[in-house]
Amino acid sequence: MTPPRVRFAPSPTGYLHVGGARTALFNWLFARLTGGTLVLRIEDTDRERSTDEHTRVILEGLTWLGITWDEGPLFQGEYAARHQADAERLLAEGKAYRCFCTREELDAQRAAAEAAGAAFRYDRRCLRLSSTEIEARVRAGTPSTIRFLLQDEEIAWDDAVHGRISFQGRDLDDFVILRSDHSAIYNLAVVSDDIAMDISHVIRGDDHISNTPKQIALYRALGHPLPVFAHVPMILGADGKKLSKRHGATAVGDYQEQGILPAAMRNFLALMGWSPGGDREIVAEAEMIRLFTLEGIQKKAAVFDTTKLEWMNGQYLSALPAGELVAPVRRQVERIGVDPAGRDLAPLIDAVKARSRTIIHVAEQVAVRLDPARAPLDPKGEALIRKLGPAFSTNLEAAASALEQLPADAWTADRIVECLKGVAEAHALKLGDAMQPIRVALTGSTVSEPVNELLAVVGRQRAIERMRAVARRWSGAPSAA
RNA sequence: GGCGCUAUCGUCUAGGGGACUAGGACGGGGCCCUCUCAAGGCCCAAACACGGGUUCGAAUCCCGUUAGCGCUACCA
Repeated sequence: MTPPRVRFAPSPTGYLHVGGARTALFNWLFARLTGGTLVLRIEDTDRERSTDEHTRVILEGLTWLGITWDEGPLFQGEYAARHQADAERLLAEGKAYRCFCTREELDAQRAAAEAAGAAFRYDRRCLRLSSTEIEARVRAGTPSTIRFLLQDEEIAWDDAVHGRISFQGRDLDDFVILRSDHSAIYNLAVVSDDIAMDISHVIRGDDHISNTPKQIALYRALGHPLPVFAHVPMILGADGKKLSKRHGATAVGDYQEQGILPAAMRNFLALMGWSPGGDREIVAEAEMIRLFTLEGIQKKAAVFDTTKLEWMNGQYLSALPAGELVAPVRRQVERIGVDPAGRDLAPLIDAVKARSRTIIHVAEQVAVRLDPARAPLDPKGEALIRKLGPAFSTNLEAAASALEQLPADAWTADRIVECLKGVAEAHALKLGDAMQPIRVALTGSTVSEPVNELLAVVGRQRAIERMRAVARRWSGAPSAA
């Protein structure tokens, strides 16, 4: 058995959509599982809307996700001559015919059919033209398209995910395959390319199911055996509608920007419409490839749930060694406007990553630990200051004085917690009343990693100075009571 | 309207005639842990769209209904 050849064929008319990315992922998984070849083909035949910028972003998105292709990128626009030749061959063999109807005439026919409550189907008026008439019009330079002559027969296939799907030729239209400017229409271009590129498995979104009978008719007319078709379900927004801009972030790049890890995104996408079986959730790349089957793909559309994506990202974040996060976190920290100078960010990342769901979130916390003065006081922090009243400052001052007794070489989480417990005991304070003011002083919030770790990571001098400054700031503050 | 696809907790899903008192995960609620918040552990609430068949037995097979979605271009 020769290894399969699959393709991912985005059109560069927009960014890499999560649905497209998922389709690419399934093609990739299948190719890697079977030792097959993944061809990347950019379908740029819509000159109006295709841009190089979109192509670049799509390639970048795939690369970011770790989806590698074996051939390409190939550009469909470069095969215009073959498309045209295929259309003309069909025309010569009587499997297609010239149509001189203008857009306006067609629109009028469509409107009339709709008014009559009937389904519009092209009435083949141009099929009845005599050959002399056709020649005359062609000679006169009258623009024409080429329409495929659809046979009234059953068109069915065994879809790898849906099972048998069947259409009747009479329900389909004699569709245009070549425009009047001699460029190919999607269905022809796809079939012509898939044949030329020897594609064995067509794995694509199930919004293409209704194109498939037309394409099968083309395969038959061109005398080529059919590939295996696998139509994967769509990805919907939270409202059950096709995912679109108004649902917020739909481009892969959006998630990259929001601080989602590529491995998490890939894992999450794989689980949209496919299941490795059993209770698996976090699935490593190798495992994913090993377990992948087309039959394991769901028939039902899936709703894109960013909450679960973030949870999954948190899982990957916790599991990833801090060292691997240093570079992306540093970039974000700088973007926030904090200079990490010569600091090793790894320990700071380690302190906060278990509590984070995105890289952005990690970076925000790291930035505050680098420069506590920049932490805004949040409502919880304010509430604590009010609740403790004057004790907020006195407890903070007491802790600062005790911590100051710790020599620089003893500034470790273990020694710090020991010291702080001593402070609480000496002043008869609840541990929380000793700890929380420190947390608020250094982060502006009552939420963070354990206070001793926080202090260790902020650094002795910086921490003590900040604690003193905050203590002074609130020393005269009246309590809410 | 026509054609097609689909239907298990709010969401992602397991299941493929008896193992189902329908399992897991996210999210929600509670408890434990604890200096806070996460993480982690334990527990709770939460679904087979509806109606007919087939069968000793149906979430699972068949038919219908309903609903949702897709396509219905000289877009892809």
